[in-house]
Amino acid sequence: MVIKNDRILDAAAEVLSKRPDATLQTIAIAAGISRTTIFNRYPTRELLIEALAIDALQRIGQVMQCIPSGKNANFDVVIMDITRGLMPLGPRTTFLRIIPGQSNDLDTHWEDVATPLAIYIAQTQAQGLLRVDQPARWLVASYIGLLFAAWDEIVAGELGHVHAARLVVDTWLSGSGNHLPQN
Amino acid sequence: MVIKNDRILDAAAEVLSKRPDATLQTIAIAAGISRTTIFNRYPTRELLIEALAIDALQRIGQVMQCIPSGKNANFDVVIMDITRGLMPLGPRTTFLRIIPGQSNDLDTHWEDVATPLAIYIAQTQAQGLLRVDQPARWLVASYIGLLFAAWDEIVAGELGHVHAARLVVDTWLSGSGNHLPQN
DNA sequence: ATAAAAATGAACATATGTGTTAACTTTTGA
DNA sequence: TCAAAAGTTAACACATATGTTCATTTTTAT
Repeated sequence: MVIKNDRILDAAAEVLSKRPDATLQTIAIAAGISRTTIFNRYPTRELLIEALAIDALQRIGQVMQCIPSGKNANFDVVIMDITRGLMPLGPRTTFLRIIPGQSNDLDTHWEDVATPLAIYIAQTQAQGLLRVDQPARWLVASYIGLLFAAWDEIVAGELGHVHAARLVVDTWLSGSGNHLPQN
Repeated sequence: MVIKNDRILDAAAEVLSKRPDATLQTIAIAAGISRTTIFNRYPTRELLIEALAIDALQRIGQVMQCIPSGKNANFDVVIMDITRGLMPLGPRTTFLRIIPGQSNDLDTHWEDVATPLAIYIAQTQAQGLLRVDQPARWLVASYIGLLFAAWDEIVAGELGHVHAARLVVDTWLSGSGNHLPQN
């Protein structure tokens, strides 16, 4: 499925990431159009945000598609691919974390889109490739938490995508402790 | 320093965590008082939020005080103490992550309060007790990311404080990989 | 008991964002 | 070239949140 480009959504994602309470006027200016033009395509603010959310979740879903269904692939490689794929989506999805949810629909959709990853992680854990002394749900939550942290660091200009992806996967899989043999 | 109790701040923290755009009316009802009473103590919405932020940051600062200045303490124990101390502060600090920042003061203060932890982590890394192939800044960011994840899981009712603190420290130090010898 | 302090409810002004409408201009495509 | 589509400007109405004022009630402390 093709995700179409849309100056309005581009501008909305950018502006709302920084100010979830930004006015449509601000978004319009950022998009280089007039406010009424927004209303032509998105009759209400809520519909604009909904469209924006769908767009963001579609992008995430597209990345998730690189999750293999069989058990033949190397987990480390797959999780790295996913992470690399997700990394550029930070600016596009940040608003999902901070927009005041009028409906809980956004949460629901987010669960949906994260489900393939949750299943994959649980499967991998069942195979003994991930620690079994933690609930699968936490394995997922901690991964996402690190993902968010990396996105924030990228926005802060402290990390590039490639480096960030490596840090996320490294930390998630091996932690921050120094496990080298101590002399 | 003693952090005084305040029904208004209690209610504001709770309500604003779920809806950063909640009205003062909503907060007043949650506090069991009338809206005008809020204005007696906090003349503007902004001042209320500022007071709330100061309160939250003070609570975090108080937990940070258990960071030792010398190098004699066991790092694993200290980071566990900090994490356990921070865990109950989730509901009190969530709004800091999602409130639209009119001024960047909040960010600044957050940096201030996190600084002791950042210094401590950097020191520990320099001693070789934390991995040296990652920037100290990421060690801090990843810890905080996991902290946020745990807070969210607690709010979701999926974890208790004690368990959550263990998960954060375990994951941050050792990661999610299964490092047991594979048969 | 009583005076001071705090909280309440109601009314009000003000500002601002949303959404609508209509006349006008630009762009696009046949 | 010309007609349709899309975008623009300006003016509206409407709703709602903030902040103020004040008379009244309740609480607190002496």
